[in-house]
Amino acid sequence: MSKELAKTYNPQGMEDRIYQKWLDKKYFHAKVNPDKKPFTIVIPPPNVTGQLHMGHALDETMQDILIRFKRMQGYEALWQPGTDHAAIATEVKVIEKLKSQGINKEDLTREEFLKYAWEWKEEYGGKIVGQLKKLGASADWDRERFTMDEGCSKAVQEVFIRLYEKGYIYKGSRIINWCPVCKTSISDAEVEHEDQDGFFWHINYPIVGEEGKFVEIATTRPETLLGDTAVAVNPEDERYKDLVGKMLELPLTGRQIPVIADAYVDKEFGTGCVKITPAHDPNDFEVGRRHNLAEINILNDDATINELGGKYAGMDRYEARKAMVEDLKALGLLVKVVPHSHSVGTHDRCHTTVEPMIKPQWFVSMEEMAKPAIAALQDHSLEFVPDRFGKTYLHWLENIRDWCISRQLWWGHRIPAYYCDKCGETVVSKEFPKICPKCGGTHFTQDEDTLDTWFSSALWPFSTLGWPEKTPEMEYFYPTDVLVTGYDIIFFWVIRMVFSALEQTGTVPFHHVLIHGLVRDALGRKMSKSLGYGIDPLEISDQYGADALRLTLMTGNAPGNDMRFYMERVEASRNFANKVWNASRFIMMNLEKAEVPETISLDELTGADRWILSRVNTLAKDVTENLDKYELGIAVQKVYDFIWEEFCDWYIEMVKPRLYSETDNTKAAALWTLKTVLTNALKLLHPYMPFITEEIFCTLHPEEESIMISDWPVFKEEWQFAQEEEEVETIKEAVRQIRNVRTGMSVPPGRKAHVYVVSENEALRTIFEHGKVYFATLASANEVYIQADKSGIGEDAVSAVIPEAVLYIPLEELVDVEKEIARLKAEEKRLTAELARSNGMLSNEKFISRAPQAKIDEERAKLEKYQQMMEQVRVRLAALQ
RNA sequence: GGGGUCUUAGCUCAGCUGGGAGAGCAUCUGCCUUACAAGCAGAGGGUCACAGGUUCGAGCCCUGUAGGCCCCACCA
Repeated sequence: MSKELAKTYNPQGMEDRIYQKWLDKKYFHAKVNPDKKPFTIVIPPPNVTGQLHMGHALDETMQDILIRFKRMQGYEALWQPGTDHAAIATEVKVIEKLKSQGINKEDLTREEFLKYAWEWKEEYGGKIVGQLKKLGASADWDRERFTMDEGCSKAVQEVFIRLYEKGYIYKGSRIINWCPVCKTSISDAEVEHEDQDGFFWHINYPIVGEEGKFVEIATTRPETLLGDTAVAVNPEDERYKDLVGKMLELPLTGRQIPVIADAYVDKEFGTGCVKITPAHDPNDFEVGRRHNLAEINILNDDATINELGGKYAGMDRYEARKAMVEDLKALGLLVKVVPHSHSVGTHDRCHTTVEPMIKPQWFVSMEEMAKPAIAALQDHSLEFVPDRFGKTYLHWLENIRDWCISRQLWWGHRIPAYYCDKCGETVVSKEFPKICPKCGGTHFTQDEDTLDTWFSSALWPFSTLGWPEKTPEMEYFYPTDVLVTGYDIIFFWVIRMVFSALEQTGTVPFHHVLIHGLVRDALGRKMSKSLGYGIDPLEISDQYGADALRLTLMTGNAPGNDMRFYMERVEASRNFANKVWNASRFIMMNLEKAEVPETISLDELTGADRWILSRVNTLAKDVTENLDKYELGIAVQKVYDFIWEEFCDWYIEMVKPRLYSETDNTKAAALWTLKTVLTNALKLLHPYMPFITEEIFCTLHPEEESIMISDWPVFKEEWQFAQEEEEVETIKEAVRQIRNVRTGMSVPPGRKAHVYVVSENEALRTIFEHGKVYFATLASANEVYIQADKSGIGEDAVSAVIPEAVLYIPLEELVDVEKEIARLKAEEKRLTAELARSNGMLSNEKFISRAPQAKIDEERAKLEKYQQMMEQVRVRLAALQ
């Protein structure tokens, strides 16, 4: 053995070293390789503004596990990485940074600003990538992409033009959500609804020509009164039938507005009269269009009242509200103010209350494109894991509205639309147009707006592979296999990728969507840096190792569910890493002392060897099945339990006497088994804990280059030993019983004792004969006698009954007869209950007639077992009393 | 208003297609046994929210109730 493991597990230093080796060896690089089947994942591109948080760490770990698993299985596994330009988020950050340097965006030209933005991207964009690497991400960094790089920009342009030419993209003046702080339109998906306590202001609008008569309306936003162009009532509303068609005097404005009838109005709600402000409310907008009402915009882009607001012009919307309420009160038109809780739309980025406004914007018409996306889920070419998220997806698509894609930002893909300076004709094209097809004009101005950041990320699964070019990568790696992401961006991203891919490439972009939940803090709060309770994954990684962090994120959590992250869990994971480390160290120490055969005949293995080999064989099968079903948490739990309990606590302990013996002729078999089982277990663990498994594997196998390119363990028929599994279970149960009895009698561990195993069954005696060696180390036995009857055993021996035998441990002076009787009585009670249950089931005619035969047989076997045990317990009791 | 989800040991959570309730942490007892005290051995602790139903059999399937969380939604 050329190398040795360090005395203690210390991830610091080790992980960086190993990662660098992987990079140098280009293991992460995937090539088009017709000899292999491809397996592809595209990373949800983190924002260039981003700092890695626990959510990324979870997302990244899950993808890395799947990629490493498939790579070991022999797939050409591509994990396509990259980053997102994150239009608004980045622009806001750049503006902030400039402000701190005393520079205002308003004072810059577009080109100047973009220069700063790109500088920002260069400076911070690589940061998050570096952080992903720290966690072990085996992404193909040679293929790293950026949503605004040349290729992705080309794809964006291509899609825009195609959709425009197809009539799916249009420009129109419609009501959109406006953020007065970011000063841009945002899509419906970006609006977060918050319930806020507000008021209902009841206001009287005087009826023209009817002195002293009013129409009472109720509003939550009195300032919008300035833009009212009608009051609506329900056409069926008897109360107001006569009002329809009359004119009202709009207070504070001197304007007159009509009373109209529209079915939109709910008779039961409020006063049954609704003020209609088409320019500042989506519903009113619709009503207004139906009735040809004027649309009066009363707001500036920063949500101050504009020049149409008369004396209120220049006031902030809330200031104006206050002033107007005062004025209405003074005029005696304010009827009452009623507290009212209602939902307010806010911008998800800055939480400013959005203002509905009419603006010329670009939209994607969704109706037609939603259809194939819905069909894809229904025909299972697209599946969510867990599948309940498919419902969320469907519901959104079935109620989809047109997508506002233009943003009044500079950072992003500029809309490829040009307007003729002479006639205003719109030309959408890749290049700056030369001649206006309508008037022959030669001067054009490009649209000032950029595209929603999600417009480009919607193309990510194929734009990163070279689309629209027919690249070999597109041919080979596309469509991708699985997308891993949080449930919070199904609407923003997943859905838009699906319909974009179906429209542009004719296929789903991925077959499965693996959804995970949010990582919360120990108290269940959303981790938030601004609120001071975020935990930095990198700090955890530095302190405990990326392996421990990754394991923590993958255990005790079901797909799609939120999880809590706290330090005790990380420590438990780190402890497991330490366990793996030390077990490996122990095994290698022993391997060093003796010659280990490369291969061995299975005939040379002892029962224990066969048992653990069989167990790791089954484990490989189970884990593979779980991983194939994306049950990542269940899979790793099995590996964890196997390594710690079966392998370390049982097998290694069982094998020690053979290792320490100079003469044992099964020593080579033991060493071979230790090495083989450890190797397989390490491989199964590798996707989860890549660093520690690599370090141990390479030390254990100096001839191998890396565990990450080794073969994934597959189930082998010849490694299946059902008989030995059963036998070892019997031995384990006997050992547990002896330990239990000894503890119950407070026997110090140093005190060795004889053990008598009594069974009339010869076959069983043979099993114990084989297993007797383990009683010494595992159960503090010095002599073990296997016999058919009780001869030679004194009545002062403590006993324990297991299904296969009765165990006697003579403890002479330590035996407390009272205690012993109490123990046996407890056992008798337990068995009585078991017998009742078993008898109950078997005497149930319906059970016998309807349950599967296997179940019935199983139950009969149990009954028999309990009966035998009960008999033995009673014999013991009778002897003692 | 619609939909989803949760309620399992003191805490945080697993429990895959229905077939005798699990883990980690915490608690108690005993051990520094030459891989590991970041460890070993043992123990205690649950009417699986409640009420019905389906079934030979329900933590798991169905219905309802209570409470928590989340998402969607144009009721001014």
